[in-house]
Amino acid sequence: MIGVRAYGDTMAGRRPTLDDVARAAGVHKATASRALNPETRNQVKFETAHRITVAARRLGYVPNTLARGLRTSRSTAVGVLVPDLTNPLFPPIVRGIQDRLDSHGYTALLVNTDNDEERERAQFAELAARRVDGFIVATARRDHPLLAEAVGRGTALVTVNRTVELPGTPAVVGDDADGVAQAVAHLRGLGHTRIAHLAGPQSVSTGAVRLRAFRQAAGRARDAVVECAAYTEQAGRAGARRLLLAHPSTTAVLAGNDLIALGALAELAAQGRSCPDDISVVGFNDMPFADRFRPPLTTVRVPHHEMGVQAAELLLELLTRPQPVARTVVLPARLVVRGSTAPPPASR
Amino acid sequence: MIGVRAYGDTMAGRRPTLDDVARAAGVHKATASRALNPETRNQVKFETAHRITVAARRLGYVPNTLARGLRTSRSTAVGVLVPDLTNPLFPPIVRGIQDRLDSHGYTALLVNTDNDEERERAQFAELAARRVDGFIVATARRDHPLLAEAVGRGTALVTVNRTVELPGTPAVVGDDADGVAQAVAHLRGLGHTRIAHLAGPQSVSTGAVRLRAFRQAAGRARDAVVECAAYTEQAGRAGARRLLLAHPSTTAVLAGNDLIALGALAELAAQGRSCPDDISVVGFNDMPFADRFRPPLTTVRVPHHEMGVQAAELLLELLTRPQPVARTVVLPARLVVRGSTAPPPASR
DNA sequence: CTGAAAGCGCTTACAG
DNA sequence: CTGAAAGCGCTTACAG
Repeated sequence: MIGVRAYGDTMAGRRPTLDDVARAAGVHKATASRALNPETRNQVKFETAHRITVAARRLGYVPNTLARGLRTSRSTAVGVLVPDLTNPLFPPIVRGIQDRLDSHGYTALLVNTDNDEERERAQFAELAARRVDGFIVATARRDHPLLAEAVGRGTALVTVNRTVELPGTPAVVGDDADGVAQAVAHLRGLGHTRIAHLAGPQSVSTGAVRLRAFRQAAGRARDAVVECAAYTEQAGRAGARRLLLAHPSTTAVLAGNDLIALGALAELAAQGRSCPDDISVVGFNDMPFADRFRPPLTTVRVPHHEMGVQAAELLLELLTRPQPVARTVVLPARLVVRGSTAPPPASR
Repeated sequence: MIGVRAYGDTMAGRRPTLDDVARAAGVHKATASRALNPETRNQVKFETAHRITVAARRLGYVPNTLARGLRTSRSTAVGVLVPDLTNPLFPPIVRGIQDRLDSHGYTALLVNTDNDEERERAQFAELAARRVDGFIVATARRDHPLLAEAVGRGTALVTVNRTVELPGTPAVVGDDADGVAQAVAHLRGLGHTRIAHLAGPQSVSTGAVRLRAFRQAAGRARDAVVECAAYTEQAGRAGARRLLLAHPSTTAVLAGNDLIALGALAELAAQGRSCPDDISVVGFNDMPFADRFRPPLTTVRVPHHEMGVQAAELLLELLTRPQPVARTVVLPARLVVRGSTAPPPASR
């Protein structure tokens, strides 16, 4: 290609290399390397190291992480797979990941899969080409061939928010079962007896776990359940329509997540039913600004930033510990009661 | 270090290299390189190329982008600086950037600065160490020494959403002035005469441009202005408090952005003033779910995803065109009228 | 404590 | 059309 400008070549000339620094300090580049690396700095005489450091600063030396990675077979980069960054659930998780990774000198390579298996494969291959040291996966389905292959190859991988059904794969999740139990107890406490669940997709662990927990909490009685095709407003609205058709006397809905709840709210409004006067709605996740919605959403809060932090932590362990122990970290969930829940119409 | 596992070393053995592929196909690795690179594939005999491709697939060969980058001095990676990914303004911009970058084989390295100058410098250095080919900057202040230095060094850099006062720095921005004009015209049309502006920080181009446009649109009459310390709910609430103290008869507020508007809404509620009955509020950006707020927010929509796309496009041009032309792309803004604006109390 | 050498996995003039 | 060689910028056993 012609006329291609890379970061390195500026009018000021090329970037200084380790060899430049070494020459400026009158030493061999091997010595300069040792002096500039905190872990080997003690291998060189204090005075020499100092001289090298000064030269490096004076020249504006910036080490080349790519070259180092090539030599050491470690990129200190981590691939992060999310369905879609614009889903408000993910930014806090990603920030948690970045914050922890940063403090260890690692960088996240963030990629959106849009719930598209082919796209996910392409993105995964791209990350592999960039030689990421491991993966943090927020796109896991319960049955996930791509992840199974990767784990089979010995790839370092942890899932976050969701799990994959592969024994020994570390994961960080919220305590969904407990969150669901709190939500159902809250509705029961308000007097609701006809509680329905707008379940998330059952191909995904969160959808399955929350549904199971709902069935358990609701008991045999009247556990109306409709599965939504996706964790989206649109799917939530469609699910709500089906639900209200099949079970018109429902007085409370536990939604698979906040977006589904938002969809349900929209459908209720369209049908002229009031929330919470006619029907109560509970969400899941406590997405940003859920308290500013109309009505303010009662929902189950999961500590998303902390989930990201813990996921990064698990992966870092996998990468640096001799005998890493695969474990699942479960973070507490807490019901946040706001304006979208109230006693059922009959009891008021 | 001991026990460190890199992506490459799995129980299945090390990853195949180009040399492995070449050997499997019975050719020299230079030939394999040419065959596998679309741009040089025509330099090798069709049959040979085919044989090499097959061998590569069979071995599960994944090219090493780091090694290639070291050789070519191009990482095909781009640094992206945002203040904070959890600010709802940024995910759509970042996705736009990623979407465009992806389709050109580039990857975004995303970094949060938290509006902290020192942190920004550290992150910037980290990106430089990873030899990004250029930067897309959403953190620009009007006076921004770090960016000035980088541009001075010849670094490829474009700003998005905001501009830096450095001649010749490409930028993608929304048409803020027009957006403000539309908002003020809307309020005027409703009968408001006492319109105030909760301005964003004046150290940032958007804050300055919107304020200037407000002054121009509002004319000399009663242009009450309070500058908020940041684009946050908290700063918006504090600003609203000061504003209502100094100008209690205000009937409409144009907020510097949606978060400031949200802060103003909170302060109004706390003071027992109703929006829009007592005071109208207009936001800026049309952040996700602004239509679900209480009240649904009248606001100026800026095409954030498209801003990201265009910013990536500009940077790509900078990186691949022989004689790139620095230009500023201005994207249209459009007022979206919802429930937070109404005629002033007197006129009803 | 420091240096000389090899090599990580590629690409690309240069020959043939 | 293909090969042999050099080199991108580092790190790290191995000598001394």
